[in-house]
Amino acid sequence: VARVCGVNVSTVSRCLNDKGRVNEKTRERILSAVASLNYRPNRVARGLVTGRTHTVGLIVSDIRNPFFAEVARGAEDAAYSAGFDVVLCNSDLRPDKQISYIRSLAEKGVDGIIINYVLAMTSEQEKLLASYGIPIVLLDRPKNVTRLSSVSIDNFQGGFLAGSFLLKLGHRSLALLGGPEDLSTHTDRGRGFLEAVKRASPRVAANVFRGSQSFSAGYEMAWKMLTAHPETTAVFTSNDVMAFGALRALSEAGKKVPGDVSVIGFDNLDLCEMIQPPLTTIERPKYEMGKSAVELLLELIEAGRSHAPIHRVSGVRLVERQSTAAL
Amino acid sequence: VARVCGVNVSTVSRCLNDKGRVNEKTRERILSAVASLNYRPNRVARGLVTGRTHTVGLIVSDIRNPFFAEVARGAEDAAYSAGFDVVLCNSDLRPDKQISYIRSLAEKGVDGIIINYVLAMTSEQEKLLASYGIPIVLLDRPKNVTRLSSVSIDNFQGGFLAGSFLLKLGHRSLALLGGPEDLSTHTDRGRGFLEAVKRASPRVAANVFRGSQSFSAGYEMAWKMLTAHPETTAVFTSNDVMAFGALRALSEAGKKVPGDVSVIGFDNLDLCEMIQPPLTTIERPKYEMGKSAVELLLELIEAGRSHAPIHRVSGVRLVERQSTAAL
DNA sequence: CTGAAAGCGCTTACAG
DNA sequence: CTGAAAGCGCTTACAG
Repeated sequence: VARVCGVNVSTVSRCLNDKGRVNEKTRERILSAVASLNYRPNRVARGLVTGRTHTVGLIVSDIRNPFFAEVARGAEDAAYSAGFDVVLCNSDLRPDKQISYIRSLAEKGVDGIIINYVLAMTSEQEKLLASYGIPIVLLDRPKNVTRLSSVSIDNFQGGFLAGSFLLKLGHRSLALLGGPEDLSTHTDRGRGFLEAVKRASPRVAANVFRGSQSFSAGYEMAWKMLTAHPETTAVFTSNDVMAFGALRALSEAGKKVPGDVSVIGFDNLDLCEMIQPPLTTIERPKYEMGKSAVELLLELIEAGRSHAPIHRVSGVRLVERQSTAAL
Repeated sequence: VARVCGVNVSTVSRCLNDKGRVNEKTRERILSAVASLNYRPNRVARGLVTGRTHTVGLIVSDIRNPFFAEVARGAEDAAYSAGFDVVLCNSDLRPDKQISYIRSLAEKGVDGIIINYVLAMTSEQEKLLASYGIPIVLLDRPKNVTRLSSVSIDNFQGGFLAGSFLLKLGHRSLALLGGPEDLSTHTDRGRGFLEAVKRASPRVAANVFRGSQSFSAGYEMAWKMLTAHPETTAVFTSNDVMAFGALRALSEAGKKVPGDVSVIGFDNLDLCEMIQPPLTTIERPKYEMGKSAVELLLELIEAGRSHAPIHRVSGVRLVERQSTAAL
């Protein structure tokens, strides 16, 4: 390689990595040779000896979910500034794909992994993850996690905020359109909402519906609600996309939003501002979560092997738009 | 490592990679040792000797753009089935970040790169890209590209389809809300639209507005159009997000869609179905483009160094929803 | 300040 | 069918 400029490879290495003293003149000679030869260091060889690849894995359920796109951008930006690359994996939350990705990432020597794991985790599963001996941070802290670090938000608090807000507006006939039972993110939001209702007054009713976390699930649950409880004046959906579905159903049913019924979602996706009416929602800091996840991961990597797990939880806040109104 | 089972590392290597004959018994011995020792091959060492990392880079402008999220998913799925990883990079279309990413990816030995490069490319820039000696496929074929492969769609045809459709509905006062002048994807769509208008009849007017490719640009251009040409009954925006902005402006102006004015977008994002009214648009196969981009890239990698560039262009089609109506 | 040597964990001809 | 050796392109003590 650049030894063609008269010195030993080790000197070149030291020069390029700023390790140890290097004579000014030989340094200049090396640098100019590097430039003229258009030399590109081989990072994989470097990785082999240093044991660091400056790469992290990001395993999400589906990047097409706008929430994860935001997270991914935050993560990638943070990684970029630290000189790290991020390899993107879509697991669809399927355990087999998750394992397969983790295994593959570990074999490729990534320095750490961020994974969106929301199902309750058995200590067995947790042990498996830990056994790879590579730093891991979880996005959204699942139930029962003790030895893995995580970056999450207070879902309960978010649901509570939504419920309190609707109550303050005077609503007394509420509905919760919730996500799947096994996703703690969704159930926590629902619990927070119901807790707000419970604390309010015994005369307040909140009917609960459950479904998947999609647009069509929101649409279908809204129709069920309309037929079972036509008196409902306010609904909370446990994510924005479900709220969009509910908005569609309400519009088809001839209900005005927010005139007849108020709707509040969760996530604060960009689309909330694009839709008609703009959606009131609970904001969770998506970009920051991604950023904070890689920052935490980098700290863990820096700290080396065994480090006590760290749990960071970001705040949520209500963003009021035009889909909600006083009764 | 697994030499603790009595044989030489080279035998283990051959066994695990199915190269050359291996005795049935020693194979079994090795396999069981691998299992019990929970051995994980080190891919970076492997990469160092084989020169293949089974990794591709994907450089997009911004993963938060739902179009690229779809593309990324298609790309990642295709990569996953082929045993490749994809590292995600967000360039914001900034030349410096693009170069920096390409350089970094090249140093890390990725086997190929997919890059979303839509600005017109000078032969100098093209030479620079080619100089990295690593297979590259472009997303959206820029002007003047000759030696780099690409995966794109017929933007002109898409615009033409949109224009023809509005004309067939009887509209005679049209408007084009176009994107930036320097993005060939947008200008081609505009040219196709105007060509359809030109061929129709001399009595048809189409007013042209230009802006960036965002929601707010669509919103602002729509307002300009409303004041300058209130007689307009049909508008084509060169992407969906701009159409969403236009929809908002029209709604604020008290115009009914599609009663007073028809709107047609471009991309067919998922959100088109969520918005009110659901948006008529030109579909481009996003997921398939991502998939096809990595497939093409893998072919290029397989073929080795110098391979004649290949250009694949996917078809577009009109998806009619409720934002358009006959005059 | 700089060389020479060993080694990172694999694969791959080359002999047996 | 299997070993022994060399080498992938770097970094890192270890001597000078």
